[in-house]
Amino acid sequence: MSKCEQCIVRQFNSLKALTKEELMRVSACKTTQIVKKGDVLFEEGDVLNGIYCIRDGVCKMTKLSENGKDQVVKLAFKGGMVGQRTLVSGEPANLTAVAVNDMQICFVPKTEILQDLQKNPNFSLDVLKTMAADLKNADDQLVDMAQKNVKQRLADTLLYVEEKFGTDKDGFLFLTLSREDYASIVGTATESAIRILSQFKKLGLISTKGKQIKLEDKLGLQRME
Amino acid sequence: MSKCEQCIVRQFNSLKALTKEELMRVSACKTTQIVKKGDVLFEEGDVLNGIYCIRDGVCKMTKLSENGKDQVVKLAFKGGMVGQRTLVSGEPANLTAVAVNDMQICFVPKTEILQDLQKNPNFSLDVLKTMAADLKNADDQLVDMAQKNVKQRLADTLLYVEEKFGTDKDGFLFLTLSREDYASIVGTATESAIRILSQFKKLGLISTKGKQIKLEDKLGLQRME
DNA sequence: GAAATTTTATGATATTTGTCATAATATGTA
DNA sequence: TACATATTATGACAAATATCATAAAATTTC
Repeated sequence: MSKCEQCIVRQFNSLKALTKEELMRVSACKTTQIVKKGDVLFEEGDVLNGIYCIRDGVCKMTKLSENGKDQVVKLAFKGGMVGQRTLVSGEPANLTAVAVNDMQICFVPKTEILQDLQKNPNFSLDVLKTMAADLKNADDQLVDMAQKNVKQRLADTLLYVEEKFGTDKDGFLFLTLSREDYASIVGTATESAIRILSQFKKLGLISTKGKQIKLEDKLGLQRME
Repeated sequence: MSKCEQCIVRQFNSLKALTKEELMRVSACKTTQIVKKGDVLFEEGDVLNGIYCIRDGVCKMTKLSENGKDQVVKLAFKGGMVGQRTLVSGEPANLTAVAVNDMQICFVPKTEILQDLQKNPNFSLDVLKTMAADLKNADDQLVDMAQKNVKQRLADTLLYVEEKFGTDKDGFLFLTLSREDYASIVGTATESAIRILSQFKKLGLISTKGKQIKLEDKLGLQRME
């Protein structure tokens, strides 16, 4: 099994703040798993016994609303840590994590991490910073959700997906999401998301091939905002 | 000037995790100020040199959206700390803080708090917990904003205001917010907020006297959700 | 206390978005 | 390959919400 000390992924998250010894202990007790597209890492209400470090792949963090629809709150990907908030609060998970494509993740038991959190101020400060960034993000998202219309939010999402996950050789968004996923990120009905994407296509802002999407006019999309 | 060691307010926030000595140092360098209704504590983009501990009163934390409207992200009140996220991230403030009624606040310089954050793991863990709770809150809010309609969100807000701030002797909400404030919390046009409040009144869910609001049928309001 | 200003209220109308229905296309599976 | 299933697409219509206009009431200011 691969070792955390040699894993580049940790440079992108708080684990980089651990000392070599701490890291070796983490490495010794971690388990690596493969998660297939569509698989559930954990569900809202689950008690997590540790945190996940994403080595590869993408998962959506969703919450079931009272009207029965899932809302995507965040996409977590390579380098990201999932379950951090829950670990700190000690509560059951507030969100459900579902793999959007095949993933490789490492699971680190709670006890191990909590120990480091207590003993290594650099580590806890880094976690604090991550959480602060998440919080800023969530606030910004809230404002967008409240003040922008669906068209603007969808344009934002497309730009975000290209920025974060890039494109394949043909220029299509590397991360392929279903229209339903887009709707669930944007917070709208699936039909509305589909309709607006069709509109974008007619306006030459994007082109599509099946569920694949290519951004053709990023400035135009930005101007939607 | 009053002393932190004797201040009950700190029981409600992370300062409770400080040792007696730390608290005395904080107490020695803090300043207390009176902020009048409508006054601005700080604005989006300001560099904060410390954090505020609210001894009394309420402030709204808002963010200007691109369409020029303010969105209230959070209400901070007695016992709350404001500026925590910014302190940790080291960035300029992401939100504007405006007093909703007369406030009494204590300002603690950045250097002092950062020191304690480094040295006292109990304190930093407590801050971490607060931030985790804020994050959960923000996520939940996001889902509500995306999935509930304006009527439901307004009903939620009314119930929240009564729950958090209580009522006066006549049963009116103790915290008086303008219709514009309500709109800006709910994320809708002021006219829409006013219209729905009128509707609630006709349905006997609330009664009003000027800008004062009394909840008459909390179950009915909950059923909106 | 009266005038000026702000806030609340309501109507009319346009725009946005959701819902239901149905078809076309794509994708997975035996 | 062909069938079954899921996803995407689009129309028709209903509901929710925004916008603009104007009036009434409340609050502030002089």
